Amino acid sequence: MQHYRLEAYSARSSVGYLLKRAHTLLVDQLEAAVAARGITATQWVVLMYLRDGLAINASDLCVQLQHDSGALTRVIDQLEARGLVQRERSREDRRAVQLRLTAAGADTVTALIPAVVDKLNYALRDFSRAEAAELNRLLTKMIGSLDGSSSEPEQAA
Amino acid sequence: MQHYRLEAYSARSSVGYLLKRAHTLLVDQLEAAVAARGITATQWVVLMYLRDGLAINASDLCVQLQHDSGALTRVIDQLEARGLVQRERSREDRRAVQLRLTAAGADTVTALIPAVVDKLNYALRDFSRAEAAELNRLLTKMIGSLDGSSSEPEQAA
DNA sequence: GCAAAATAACTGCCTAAACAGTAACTGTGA
DNA sequence: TCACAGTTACTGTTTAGGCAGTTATTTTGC
Repeated sequence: MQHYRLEAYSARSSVGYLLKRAHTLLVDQLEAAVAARGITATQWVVLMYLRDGLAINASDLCVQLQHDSGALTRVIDQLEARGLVQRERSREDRRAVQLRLTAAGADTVTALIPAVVDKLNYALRDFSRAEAAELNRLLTKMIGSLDGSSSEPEQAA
Repeated sequence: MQHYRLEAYSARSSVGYLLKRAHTLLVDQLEAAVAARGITATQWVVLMYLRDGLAINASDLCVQLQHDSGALTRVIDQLEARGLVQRERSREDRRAVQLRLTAAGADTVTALIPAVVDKLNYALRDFSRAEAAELNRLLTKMIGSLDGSSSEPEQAA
């Protein structure tokens, strides 16, 4: 299905711009919510993943958040320096470093969740349940089309 | 309408992550398309806006692309250095600098459009016309909810 | 008509992510 | 068993955007 045409193509209101704008506005909301405890949106996401057991390693976080490994090391450095996260060398695999929330880290997450949930709901306040679900579905679909696409569009017919 | 709940909130598959992922994957596609002429995705967008007359100034571009003014100056520096764009002080308003595509700039745009259109269509290849329109609508709606929202959710009830 | 505010473009600085390595350790195949 | 590829975490460097401040010019208000 051809959505864009050669002759009519214009940069105006491309889906790329919309994605960027929506993302930055949403991140701004998140930043505002977590600024109360002096942490950033990136740090927040890492704390949440650790709290929910979605990741226990830096490499877990890299894969799941699609975040640069080097950058992540420094995010964890900051969280450790602030006493929110603890590093411990793994016994089974001595390359790996296990990450755990400290009591202060868990406390920070608990304290901030209401504000975060508030902001997220605010962003979607005019969305019906169906619309929110549809947005999720369409974004997921697009990601699926592009992610690790083994069949790169060498000549996307 | 409450989409996220306090008790059930988890970082997993939040709309924020989906937006980020979709955006970066799409930008990667665009980068791949324009790399043939050695330009970046950001430079491409600027060239397109100039070609289509959507902007004639740096300040136009700032507003429309929501891009930092300082960063934009440097993007234009690069394009000028490569002979793709020309700067000329405006006569009516001597603060402003008019931007114009050079012949080489117009040529570059023309040469790259097929590849760009190809990649965009590739990203949406599994989308029906209705789905693509709906994605646009929902993103626009969300942006509208957050953009310059005078009524910041101090206490987003 | 003139001081003050606003605007356009730019510069320098800071931060954070991407990128390109490196060192330590583990798994694998001959 | 032992070279070698792969993995984990990390460091140094580059890059690009965000922010603050500057200069030149225009607009506004009294």
